[in-house]
Amino acid sequence: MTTVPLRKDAARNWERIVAVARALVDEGTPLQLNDIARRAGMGVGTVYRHFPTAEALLETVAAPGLEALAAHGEQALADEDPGHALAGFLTRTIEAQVADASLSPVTAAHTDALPRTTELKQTLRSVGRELLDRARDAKVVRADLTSADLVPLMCGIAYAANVHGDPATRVETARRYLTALLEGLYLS
Amino acid sequence: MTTVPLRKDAARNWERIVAVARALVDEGTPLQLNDIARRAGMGVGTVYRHFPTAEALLETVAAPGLEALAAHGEQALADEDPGHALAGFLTRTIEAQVADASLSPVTAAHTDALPRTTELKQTLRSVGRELLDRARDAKVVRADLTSADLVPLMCGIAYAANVHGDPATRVETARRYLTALLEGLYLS
DNA sequence: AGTCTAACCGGATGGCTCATCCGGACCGCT
DNA sequence: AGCGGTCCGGATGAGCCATCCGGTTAGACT
Repeated sequence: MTTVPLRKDAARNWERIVAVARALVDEGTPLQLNDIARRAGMGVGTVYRHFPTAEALLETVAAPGLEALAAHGEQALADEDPGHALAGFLTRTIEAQVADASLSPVTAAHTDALPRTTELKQTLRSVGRELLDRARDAKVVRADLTSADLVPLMCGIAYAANVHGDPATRVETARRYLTALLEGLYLS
Repeated sequence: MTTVPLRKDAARNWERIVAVARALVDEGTPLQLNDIARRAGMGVGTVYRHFPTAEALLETVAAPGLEALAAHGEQALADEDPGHALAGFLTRTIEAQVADASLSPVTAAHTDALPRTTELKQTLRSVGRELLDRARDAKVVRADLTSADLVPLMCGIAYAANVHGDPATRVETARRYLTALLEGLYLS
């Protein structure tokens, strides 16, 4: 993992591109490399060399969020209470995906542009599987739930909260949906 | 609601376009009007006159499924058991959305190209609200669940099942997810 | 400091998809 | 058969994406 030094001007442009992309993501605008070049005041070629595709740029924007999520996941593994640990991890995952618009497309994608993204997603899946296994062994969650269901379900919740409802109450909505999923819509 | 007679050749082309679109939807190919014209062996203008946009065509393809769903919804209203009625309606909704790829984009969309689509979606929302209200009054479902949450949650489940997992077990997966949502992931 | 090389910059450019528009053909009715 | 109105369909232009290459500049080495 030797990071190539990168020339000073190139580094400056890289930062600038990511910053512009971050702003666009925050305001919900889809990333178009040609447009980003214009906004950043540089040539199209510059943008395309740093980020061969819009996905690569999006993943770069999303990286810090994914790193934070992974870090929190590692901490959750230290939690004694299996049910609490899993719920906390899932809550954090949902909140992050809803608060940061760059995350859900990346987590939902089947293929990644950047190797680092694949690593991070792999880590998150591992943590989720570990937490779920513990919770299942402790008989806190239903037995028919496998680790393969975790990602789809989380993406589904995030999708539900993102696509509908105004952005203002979005995080609150997502939390409610997760609670509903965890506890069940039906009272038993 | 007077249907314009439509000339014979025009009607033939209309049918053909919808048939081709249906086939494309079934195999998961996104609808491109230009491409459809080629496959149907007719000019682009013909397709665009019948369907000004790809959404209009998709909604036409989805219409029968929506009609069936609405019809079933009306029946569900006759069910005595509020919990059973709601669960049945939701199950049917999910199964349809997963089995017919034309439905989820239409139900998830905020704006409709065809007035009839808006009507049908409105009907479905009304039925869902009615069923939910009854179930809530009967204390079978959690009180913090409003009718506005129904569509997002259903879309989320369908999304989760559609985006991930192979198409073969898709319906089964969707059913599992719905059950999980209804009963809750956590055992209480 | 001077020079050299490799990397970087950036706009001109071609391919591609989308949607429109209008001249010509065709249908249905008298 | 003739005619009005509708329909057909390809040619066409606009917009977006991604590439490529001549000119420039940063950094290493002497």
